[in-house]
Amino acid sequence: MTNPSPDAALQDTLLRWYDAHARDLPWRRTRDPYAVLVSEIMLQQTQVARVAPRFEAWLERWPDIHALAAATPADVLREWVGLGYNRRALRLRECAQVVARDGWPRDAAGLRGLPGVGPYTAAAVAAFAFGEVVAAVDVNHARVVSRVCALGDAPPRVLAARAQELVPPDRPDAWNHALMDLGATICRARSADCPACPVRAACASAGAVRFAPRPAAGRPAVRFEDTDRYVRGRVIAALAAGDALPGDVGEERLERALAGLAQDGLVVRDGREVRLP
DNA sequence: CTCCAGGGAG
DNA sequence: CTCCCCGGAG
Repeated sequence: MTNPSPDAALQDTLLRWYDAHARDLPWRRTRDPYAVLVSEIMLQQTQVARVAPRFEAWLERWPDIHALAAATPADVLREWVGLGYNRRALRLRECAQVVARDGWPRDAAGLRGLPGVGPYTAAAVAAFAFGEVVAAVDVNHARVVSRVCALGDAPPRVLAARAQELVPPDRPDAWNHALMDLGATICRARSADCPACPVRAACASAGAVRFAPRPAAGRPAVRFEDTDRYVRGRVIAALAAGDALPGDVGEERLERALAGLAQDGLVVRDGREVRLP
């Protein structure tokens, strides 16, 4: 290899950095597709620090896909409470039932068909559990590639294609983790420590990173406690704990929350009774 | 107050 | 495309 391509140099540099600085996370110690799927669903819009303990508790309670497939919706919701976005728990259980019946899809395209599994999660499970050479492009991954390759406002399809080109065929799992770590610790959304970045020499934006603007500080900015999400969360938490429905949120708001929760299959309404599914 | 490993319905 | 879903740490 007398004349390595720029991409190869980038890959080598970042993987070397990852080998030395990788965050030690519970789901990185396994290639069990079930454990990987559990972690990826939990990590959807939810921070690493908050997922870690819940991930380990979940695997202790339901060690494999068949155990989870046999659980009731109420069981998984009770275990999920506090993680947020409770519909994820139901989708994860549905995944377990599909896989218990049909087996694991072979690749990212197949995984994409599982409930609650979108482009990112499908690619992540494929790369981390099956070693498929695919880019799992979450916000961190997208931001880093966009900056390193100077893609600016390029359409998502262009970014996805470039991200896919960059995946080193021999270490797709480490590559995806490395980009997430770099985006989480150095190449942040609102700040970038370019001098400390391992790939600064190969980065088109080094020292000149353009940061995304604040999400428009205007607008009423409603308090979280005034949102339907808040009431929905309170209802699920109450039912999971065996408590009465929250009585301090107002009849109209409670009814609206219950209707939405029932629509999403998160509660069952039996006349005046409300319970977990 | 902001920040954060997405997915899905309309 | 827009909007909705959740919660805790810093």
